[in-house]
Amino acid sequence: MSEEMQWPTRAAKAAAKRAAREAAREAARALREEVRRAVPEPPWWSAPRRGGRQAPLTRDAIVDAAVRLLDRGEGLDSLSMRRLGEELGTGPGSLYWHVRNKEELLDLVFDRLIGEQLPLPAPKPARWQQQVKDIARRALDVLFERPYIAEISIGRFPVGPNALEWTEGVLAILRAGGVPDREAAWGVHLLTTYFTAFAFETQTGLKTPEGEARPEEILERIHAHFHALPRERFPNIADLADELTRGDMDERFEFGLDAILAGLAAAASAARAPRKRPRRG
Amino acid sequence: MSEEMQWPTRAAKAAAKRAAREAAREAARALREEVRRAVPEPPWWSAPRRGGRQAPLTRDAIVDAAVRLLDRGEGLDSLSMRRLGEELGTGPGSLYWHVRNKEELLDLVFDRLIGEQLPLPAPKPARWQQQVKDIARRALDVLFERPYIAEISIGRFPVGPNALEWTEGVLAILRAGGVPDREAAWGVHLLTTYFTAFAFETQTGLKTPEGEARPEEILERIHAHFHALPRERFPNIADLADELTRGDMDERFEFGLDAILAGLAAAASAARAPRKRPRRG
DNA sequence: ACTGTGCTAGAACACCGTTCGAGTTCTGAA
DNA sequence: TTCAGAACTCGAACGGTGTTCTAGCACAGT
Repeated sequence: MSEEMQWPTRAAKAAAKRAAREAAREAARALREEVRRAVPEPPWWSAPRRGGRQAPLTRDAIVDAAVRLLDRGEGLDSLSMRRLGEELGTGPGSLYWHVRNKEELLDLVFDRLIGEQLPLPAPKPARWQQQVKDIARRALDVLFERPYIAEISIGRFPVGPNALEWTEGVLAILRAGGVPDREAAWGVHLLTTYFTAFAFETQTGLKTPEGEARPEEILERIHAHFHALPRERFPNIADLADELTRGDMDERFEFGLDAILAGLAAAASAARAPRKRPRRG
Repeated sequence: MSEEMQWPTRAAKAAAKRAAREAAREAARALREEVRRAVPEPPWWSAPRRGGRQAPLTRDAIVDAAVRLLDRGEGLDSLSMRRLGEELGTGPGSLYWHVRNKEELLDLVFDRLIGEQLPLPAPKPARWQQQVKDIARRALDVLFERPYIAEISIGRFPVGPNALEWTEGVLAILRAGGVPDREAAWGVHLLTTYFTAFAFETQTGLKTPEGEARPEEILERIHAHFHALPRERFPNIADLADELTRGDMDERFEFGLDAILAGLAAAASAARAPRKRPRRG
């Protein structure tokens, strides 16, 4: 019970301790280095064990390397513990001292990227809807830029410190705009689900049985398939083949975003003027 | 170019051919069986090669077994080519004659389940909104019953025959209700994305670093974590901890569903009475 | 009776996440 | 300064994954 509640403070304390320790170690290493330069070792002595690695293994360094790996490669599959170990000049097993799991590593990567990429404006009640839209658009930009984030995010309740800060900020904006509590809470979830799923479905994860292909190619193929469908059986799909597979992503995104915001705004105004059950009128 | 456009007809032809072939083989087998029963073989002869398997390996039989496996186990991980082979009394390699890929297998499973589980009503223009809601609720029911479907569906453009029929039906309902073309096309996508992502996020895929856990447990833990947060830094999350983690799923689902439908309805009425640019007024 | 096609079995390949034990290095107290 | 214990690294190994390949069997058509 108290175990899992401790982890942020535990992590903070551990981080402080680790930082101090590392500074001391760095000083010691500098001294040793100097000595070694002054008095050469016999050449048959083995080279220092950690030949290739510059930075020592740290939680942060591991997350750094993971992000580097993901940015370089394509898709979440680019990140494996083995490759990550290689990137850091060590084996996969060594990582498990600093990170419980691959799952936990992904948690950390996710939170790191939220913190770096998703700053939040202070709530300005008058234009809260515009603010929310801006936030969602910004999020979608990030998700299109780094599609793997959608893959990490999609089944993950955001509980890291940066994610919490972000959630807190969005909640503040919604409530400042007059959205009642329940709807504000649901709204945050709805928004994040929306832009994550949107990015995932249109960009990240378009699976197809025939190997690698860019999303546009897949959609183009589907478009051709829709066009070739027998019109008497699939009149609507045939008619709307273009709209189904080709529509401008920004417009499409905006369509759903508007709907969500309209829903939130309706809840806000219903709360402001609660006359006679506005529902099921 | 013509390669990939052929696949539906190719599949259809292949299916017909295979069916005919199989019928013939079945007849032959029956005859052989009869002969064998009449004239007993010497007991030292080896048993027929395919000892354990009753049904011959077929695309359909494979999909059957895959669904069986997924229903029995929990999560998409329950389905591996090895286990599937075992279920069918053979090795994993044999499956690849009938199925190009695991990806393709999942395509087939997905489409099979759509066909079985998602019948569609004929469009009744007067109550199109109600119809759409019913469809979405039905879909969510199915997704909650078989959570792995969400996992399969989430990055997959539905192009199988049953999926097409479903899409066609929903499009028909929307257009019959007066929703203009673009919005109808986007609406189908929006709806499927919504209920799939909703099911996935609340039921299927809640990942957590600490091993297996039911969704409710995870949410309960998060709830405790939110309650323990410093109130001066996270006032909104602390206030809304309940709403963020505990809300009744049906109500929550309805909230987003209403928003989507309101958006579609707005598009429909705007198209019906197109006075003076209803947007950005 | 023979040949070629359809299909299967099973080993093998190259990965994957994770665990474990032995070994090293470092820290802090005696 | 010494020394026990903690912190950390390393490498091999385990049991799993999707997929490919080759040899071979069973059967249909000639």
